[in-house]
Amino acid sequence: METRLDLVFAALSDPTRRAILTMLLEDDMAVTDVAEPFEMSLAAISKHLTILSRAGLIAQEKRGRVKWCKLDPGALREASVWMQGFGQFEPVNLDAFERFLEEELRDDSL
Amino acid sequence: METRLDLVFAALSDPTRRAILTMLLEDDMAVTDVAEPFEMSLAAISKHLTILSRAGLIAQEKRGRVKWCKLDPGALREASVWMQGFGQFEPVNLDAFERFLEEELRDDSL
DNA sequence: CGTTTATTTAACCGATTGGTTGACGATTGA
DNA sequence: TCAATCGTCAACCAATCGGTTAAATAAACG
Repeated sequence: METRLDLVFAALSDPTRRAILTMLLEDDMAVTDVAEPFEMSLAAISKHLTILSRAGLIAQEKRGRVKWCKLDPGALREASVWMQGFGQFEPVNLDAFERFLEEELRDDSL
Repeated sequence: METRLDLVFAALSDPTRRAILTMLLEDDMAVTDVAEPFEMSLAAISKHLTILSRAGLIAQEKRGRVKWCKLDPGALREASVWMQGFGQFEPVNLDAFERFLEEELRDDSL
């Protein structure tokens, strides 16, 4: 069973996809415009966008023949919350912390 | 060129490796003990540990014939910082966590 | 010493990844 | 209407991934 977290971290592990997210931070963009600065085919970028979309990191909306991509930081926040468990919390109360995270994430996803 | 961030996110994208990190949050562990709860070979776990180690998420130290694994949250923090750029995520709310703990304790005592 | 324990390495496997090209459907504009 | 534009899909490819088993190395035990 592939969890949301799997998809998010896998999506983030590719530098092209991280670059796309950074671009979208400035503004929503059409697929063709997202592809422009990269030295790879439009089809490849289209695949990257699908991966970002399935991970919940972006949302895509088609208007006319143009598909607009916008950042959707919900899933990213989810991953961020998971990661902050390390570094901030020392050995104590790990089980409790995990339960706490689950509750937080459940609330966010609604 | 594979950056540190690539390695960290790729490492985190596997649920087995995230589970290992969670275990190491509680305590340092030998490779064999890390492998124990998983339904896969020791060799497979050894590979996962190598990936975590290359990503800088754990450190391994050999004492005698035993190799100890400990969490090394440096790289994780690095990735966490990268993610903060997207959306102004409040860091995990420690106060909320403490309230959660209190509630749990109250429930247990009933 | 020989044996058991701890861990890695090597060879292998099928599935997935990140890219390509070319064809395709849908929308727009002259 | 017809050509250009936007984007996806299908087929293909080499490389990597996550797992296996078996053998190899190294240290500790009796």
